[in-house]
This record gives sequence, structure tokens and C-alpha cells, in this order.
Amino acid sequence: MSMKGREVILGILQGGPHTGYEINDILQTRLSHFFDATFGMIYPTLKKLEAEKLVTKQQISQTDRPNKNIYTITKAGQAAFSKAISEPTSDEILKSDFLMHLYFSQDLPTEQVALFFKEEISRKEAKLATLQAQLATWLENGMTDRQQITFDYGIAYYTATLEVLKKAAKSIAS
Amino acid sequence: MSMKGREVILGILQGGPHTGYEINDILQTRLSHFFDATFGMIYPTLKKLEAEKLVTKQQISQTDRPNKNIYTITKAGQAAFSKAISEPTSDEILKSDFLMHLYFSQDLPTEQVALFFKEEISRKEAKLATLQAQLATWLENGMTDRQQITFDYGIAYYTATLEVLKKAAKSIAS
DNA sequence: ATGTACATGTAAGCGGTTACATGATTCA
DNA sequence: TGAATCATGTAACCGCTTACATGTACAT
Repeated sequence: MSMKGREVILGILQGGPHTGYEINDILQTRLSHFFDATFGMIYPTLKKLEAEKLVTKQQISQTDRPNKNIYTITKAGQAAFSKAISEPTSDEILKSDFLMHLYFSQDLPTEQVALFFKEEISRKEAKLATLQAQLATWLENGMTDRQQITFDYGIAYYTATLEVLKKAAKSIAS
Repeated sequence: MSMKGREVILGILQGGPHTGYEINDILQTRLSHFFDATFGMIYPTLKKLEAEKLVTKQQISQTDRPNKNIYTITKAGQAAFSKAISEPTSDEILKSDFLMHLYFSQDLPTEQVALFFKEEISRKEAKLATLQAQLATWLENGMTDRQQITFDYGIAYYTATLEVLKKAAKSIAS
């Protein structure tokens, strides 16, 4: 079994105490090319983790901004995380709704397929830009060599697939 | 919302009647780089689809092999599929347990990380080989130009990521 | 006026996973 | 003798999605 939201959140908290909002931010900017998270998953998971005593919550009252909860990993949490990270890795999974549409698009008009391409290319370019924009800040705040590999992987993945997409988009238009 | 198992199975049945076993085979060989399916999902989905009258079942008794059920899409099923395929496409999602391990691997010994790399490279090479091996048969049985793009995408994706992985594996070993 | 950043939560339910159960035939 | 191919299913459960609910401050 692969690492779930539970273990991923513990992993982020290993790097220091954070609020749910900050956890989401890290996930969206640095891990978004290989994990997808939403608040709907983050907050309930944090609650469960607290109930299991794998993290502790510190409530901070703020006047100008909404109150916040800062979560800190416990010893038990660190043990749970160490165990998870040592487990063998499982298969990578790619789910592409765009490729699925394309695969079964025989009865769709060219214009509609062209629109699907346009949208997928935009989304990927945006994702690539977000990742590239992160590099500077990330290097300043401390990026390990191993994390750099996950970054390179993301760049290569977006670059290679965008190239196929752009070539194909041209060919179907003609 | 993206296409779920339900719509994917309807899409395959648009191409002709099939058993659950055959549906799995198509999914594993031609769509495995952008969709993941298991029997645990296929059979229950087929059952629901039949209950909703989107497909019909024909039972075939066999003596030398297990009996089988051949499913055929109905008009209502075709309508449901047409609707689904016309919907806008949603974001691609990549889940990589390997990259997650790598991202959080600071406390793991080099040898263990090296093993993770080795396993991930093997898995990806196997996937790439399966896809490439399909090409000939697929072209014979009829492959649309649009399906060819999904194939090219898979090859590019595996090739580019394998390259990053192989380079990185060398660098961490030293 | 509109959007973005900050900030947290719940309830219902879906869609899939995991584990189990069965069994003949053919090929190496 | 073991593995692969053919072939189908169920039951329990989990993990996440979706939709909803709320509110301030600041910038454009």
C-alpha cells in the first residue's frame, strides 16, 4: 500500500509545525505534480491524526485574521512516519481525463477535440510555470538533493508531454 | 467531474461486445498509462450498468473453459457515453509513491533509496515494453490517429521520466 | 466592486480497494 | 510441478470528493 494523505501530512510536519492552510500550500506548490490534495482531505485528516495522538494542536487567536491551529508532530507520529517511509514503494498512477476523451473521441468533431487540446496545454503550462516559479524560494528555504530530483522529474514530465501535445494539436487542426 | 470506471467501460463496449475479462485486458495493455483498473472494479461496475439497462448481458456456457458473460452496450448506454465524452476534460492526476518516498527520504540510507530507484526503473521499463509491444497488434486491429496520440504520449512520458530516474540513480550512488 | 490571501470546518456519500473464493486447461 | 490463461464474482471497508458554511483585510 502506498502512502496516503495521513503519511504525507506527517511527512510535512516532520519539517516543522504548520497549519492546515500551510500544509495545503506546500502540497500545491511543491508536490502537486505527484500528489493531489484538497482542504476537504487535509482538515479531517489532521483531526484524525490528533485523535490518534500522532500530532498535537496549538490554537492561536488572531484579531486581524481568522484564528488558526498549528500542528506539531509527536514522537508517536515520527515513529509512524519512519515506518511508512521505509516501506517499499508502489506503482505510479497516472489518470488522464484528457487522454481518455481523446482515446474515445472518434465521433467528436475536430473543433471540440482541438478545444480539449487547448485546455490541456494551458493547464499543463500553468502547472509547469508554478513549479518553475517555486525553485528560487525552495532553494533558499532549503531543498535537499533528493527533493531536487522530484523537481527535475516534474519539469521533465511536463516538458515531454507538452511537446507531444503541441505537435499533435497542430496535426489534428490540419 | 472526470470519466469514471462506468464511462470507460461504456467506451470500450462502444467498440463491440466484450467480457469483463477482455475489458480488463484492453485496459491493461492500451490504457494502462492513463487509467488503472482492477477486476474488483470491473465486475461490480458491469453489474450496475446492467441494472441501469446501459448494457445487456449474454451468458455463454463453455465446457473446456469457465462460462462467460458477453456485455453489449444499449442505446441508452450509447447516449450516456456520448454525453460523458462531450463534457469538458478535467485535470490530469499523477500519484507517485516513489517520488513521495524520495521527497521525504532525508533520514534513509543511500542503499535503501538506491533500491527504490532500481524498483521504480524496472516497473517503468516493464510498462514501456508492454506498451511498445502492443503497437503492432493494435495497428492491425485498427488504431485511430487520435489513439495513436495517446500511445505517443505514453512513450514520451515513460522515456522522459526514465531518463531523469537513470541519471539521478547514478548520481546518488556516488 | 471584485478578487485574493488568510483560515477552518462538516456531512453525505461515492467510487474504488483489498481480500477472499473457485477451478479447468495448457505450456514449459 | 508450477505458472499462465481463461473466467467471474462478493463483502467489507476506506479514503477521499463534493458541496456547503463563514468571515476579515487588503489591494486593484
